[in-house]
Amino acid sequence: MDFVASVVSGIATLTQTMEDGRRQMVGLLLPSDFVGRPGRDTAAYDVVATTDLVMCCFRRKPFEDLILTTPHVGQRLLEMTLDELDAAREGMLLLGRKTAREKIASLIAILARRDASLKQSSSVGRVVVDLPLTREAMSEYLGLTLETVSRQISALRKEGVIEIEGKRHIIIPDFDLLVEEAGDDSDGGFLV
Amino acid sequence: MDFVASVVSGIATLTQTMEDGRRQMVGLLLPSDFVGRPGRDTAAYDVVATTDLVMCCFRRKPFEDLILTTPHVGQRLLEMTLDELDAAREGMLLLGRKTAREKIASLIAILARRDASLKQSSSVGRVVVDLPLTREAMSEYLGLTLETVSRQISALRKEGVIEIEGKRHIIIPDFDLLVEEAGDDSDGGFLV
DNA sequence: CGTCAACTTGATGCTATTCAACTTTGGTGG
DNA sequence: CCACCAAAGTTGAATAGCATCAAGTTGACG
Repeated sequence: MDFVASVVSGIATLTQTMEDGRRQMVGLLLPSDFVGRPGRDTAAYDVVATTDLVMCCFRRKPFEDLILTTPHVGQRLLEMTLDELDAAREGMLLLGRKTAREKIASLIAILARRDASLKQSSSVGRVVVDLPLTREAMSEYLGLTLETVSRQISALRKEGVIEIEGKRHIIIPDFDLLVEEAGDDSDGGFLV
Repeated sequence: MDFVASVVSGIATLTQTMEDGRRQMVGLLLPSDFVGRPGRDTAAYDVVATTDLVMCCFRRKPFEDLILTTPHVGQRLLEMTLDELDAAREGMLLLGRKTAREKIASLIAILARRDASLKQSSSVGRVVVDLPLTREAMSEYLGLTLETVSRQISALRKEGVIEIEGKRHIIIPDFDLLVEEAGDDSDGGFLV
């Protein structure tokens, strides 16, 4: 990688792959997210667009110079990196300790919140989201198989936690209920 | 938290807890690691010393000023944060896709490498490590129960991948074999 | 020598995986 | 326009792997 970039529109995923093909998503790149690693020139992850994607790219060298000469850019980048670190650690809790059902509920809640913050709408009461990921991509994010993802989505639907139109369009009648199913603190103390 | 710190000697853990008590370790703080979050004043994690611990602490406000006035300090901090991010993502792969056996092998390999890099010895062939964690702490790191940790350590011992003296002293006759059991690339392409 | 925390081991149960068949959806060309 | 096809998703049955519950064992320390 000899450039860094910022996502303008669309969605991409950051994935790590083992020798035998097992895959784990380690980051979800949504609009406003930063991609790339100043100070290192090899990329340890696969970046894959899951929708049409527009990124704003910068050559890495000039960008690194910019950081050194403009303290505020460096500081902003540090802040964003710390946010990504928080997200990764949230992911560790999800992967290590949550049940399949909680994982699905968590993912839907994350996507709904990100979507709401982009549109500057609020995520309380009745909320609507379009899943930008296939069941397989969700399974890679959640450390599950795609069958388990499908089953748990069906279970949440049958119990009225979510409603589904088509395959990807989700209606959340009561966002707090979903958050409760996710096993998170009710306040949902979120950082981004 | 109104201070940040650097670990001088000893070992601490960074842990996240769910309402019902489930715990997931999200970071292992070894000598030279940085603790704290400039720019944010609430700590989302529990920091727990697992051995006698010496840390070098700084008040947060003056430290934040230092970052702004001294670009190189900020840049170094960004680098360290990016390394932590890599470690967290490595953790996501471990938690999401590795088997219990692979998780144990991975943890022992990580500890052996960190130990070797501190002592500036190399981690090839015959390697010796003292586990600085209880079985319970290991289970919190690996997203397992302590019983599973114990069983998998016994299994690795029975198969000759490791030898054990006492409860914590581990001898690794062939480090490459251990790395293979961990499911990582054979080159062990490591970043720290 | 008794006590306690750390650890080990066994038996059983449950959750998520695996393998397999089937359904739905959106796109393509006759 | 619709028949066909591939990709995505659903559902079922059987199984594997880890969790849970329950005894034990070991070793350090007073």
